[in-house]
Amino acid sequence: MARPPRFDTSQLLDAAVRLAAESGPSGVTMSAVAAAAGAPSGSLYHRFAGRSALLAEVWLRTVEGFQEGYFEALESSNDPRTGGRAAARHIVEWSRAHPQEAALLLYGAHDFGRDGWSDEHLRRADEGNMRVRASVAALAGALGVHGSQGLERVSLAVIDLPLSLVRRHLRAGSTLPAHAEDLAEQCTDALLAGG
Amino acid sequence: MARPPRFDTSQLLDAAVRLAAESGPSGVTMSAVAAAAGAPSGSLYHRFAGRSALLAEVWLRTVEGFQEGYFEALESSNDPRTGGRAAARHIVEWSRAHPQEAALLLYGAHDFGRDGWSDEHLRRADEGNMRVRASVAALAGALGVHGSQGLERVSLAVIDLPLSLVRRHLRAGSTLPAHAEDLAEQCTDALLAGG
DNA sequence: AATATAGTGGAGAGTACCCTCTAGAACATG
DNA sequence: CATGTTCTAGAGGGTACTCTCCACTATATT
Repeated sequence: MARPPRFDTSQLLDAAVRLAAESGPSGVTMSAVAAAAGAPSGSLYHRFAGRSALLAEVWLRTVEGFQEGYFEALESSNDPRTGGRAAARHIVEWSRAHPQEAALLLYGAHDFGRDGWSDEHLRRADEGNMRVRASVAALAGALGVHGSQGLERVSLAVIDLPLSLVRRHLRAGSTLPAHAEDLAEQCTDALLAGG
Repeated sequence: MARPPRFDTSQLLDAAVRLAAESGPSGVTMSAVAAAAGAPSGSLYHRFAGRSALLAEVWLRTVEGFQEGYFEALESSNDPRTGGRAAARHIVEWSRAHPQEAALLLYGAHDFGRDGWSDEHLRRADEGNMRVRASVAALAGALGVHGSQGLERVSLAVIDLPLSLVRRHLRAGSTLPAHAEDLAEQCTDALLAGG
């Protein structure tokens, strides 16, 4: 009952990811995305309410795509130390497999215009954040770590530290070295050990 | 022999820092800086060759201001472990004292338009980077750590990990908790220990 | 006082971008 | 084939920003 789309949503978001990885969120302009996808601007506005909506979708699709495997890794084992190591490894492996989307992940929701997002987009973002917090808190509990300082240390170990490793290389413009997964795992383990 | 300036360079850069901390590098427009400083746009272009030059100066002044005390901390002791801990602590202390400039530091030179910088600005950036690399390499040597993986682990310990701790809080919009310095020091030490 | 110098103040051209709007194309269904 | 629906296609208005340019101002030196 309708004309088939020539440019579907994911195709346009792919173009946006490429631009964001190259020039940051500010490089994701409506005209740049349209040009990169070979689509007219009208088609863009047919899919997305506006630039804020496009930025929100790019960000959320990327974050949710990352989190999918991340939770699995984090909860893959009964031993919390093993789960933590797997989570660290997953961050590096995922970044290696998706370098452009990893470049996005190094920014924050704020850089993708979070202040102008719709309620629905904000809800999706919150949902992911809550799930991360809950998952990390469970890990901390299993490790016997308590208090806000302990929780923070676990967060650093299984989230921020591996991300820093990725950031270090992506910022330098180079690809991740072969030993990156091992290094991330070791460093995370060192932080989880001396709780 | 000349009219005294009403708006000097550092005053304009201060305004730029405020804007960058609030809205990221893209918020640092010439008109926004002019408005924030209460200056006409002509005065801005009298000091800076253009927007790229302004962004470069903001970035470099901030990074150089941070590095000043950082090297001192890193090389403050003959014991490398102690020096590493002092460096971690310095990152957190400096960020607490200069939250807006710390927010800048969480971006990269690329986000401040590095691709369009003048040769002189690029040279200044390189000089800082080289000095950091040399200083961290010296620390790694004193620790008896060798190889690129070892060097990377030390870099993570004394640079990226403390910065991640700061990022975690600034991204959330909150200020650094009281125990942040201690936590950074402990985490850095844990990483330096199991070399 | 005269002059040179460094700076202010702001108008305005040029450009890039966001978004709207209309015309029509492609397809499914009756 | 006729009709309804989704989508393409792109022109164009409005806006924000960068940068240029020139008249004017305040000070130091002679």
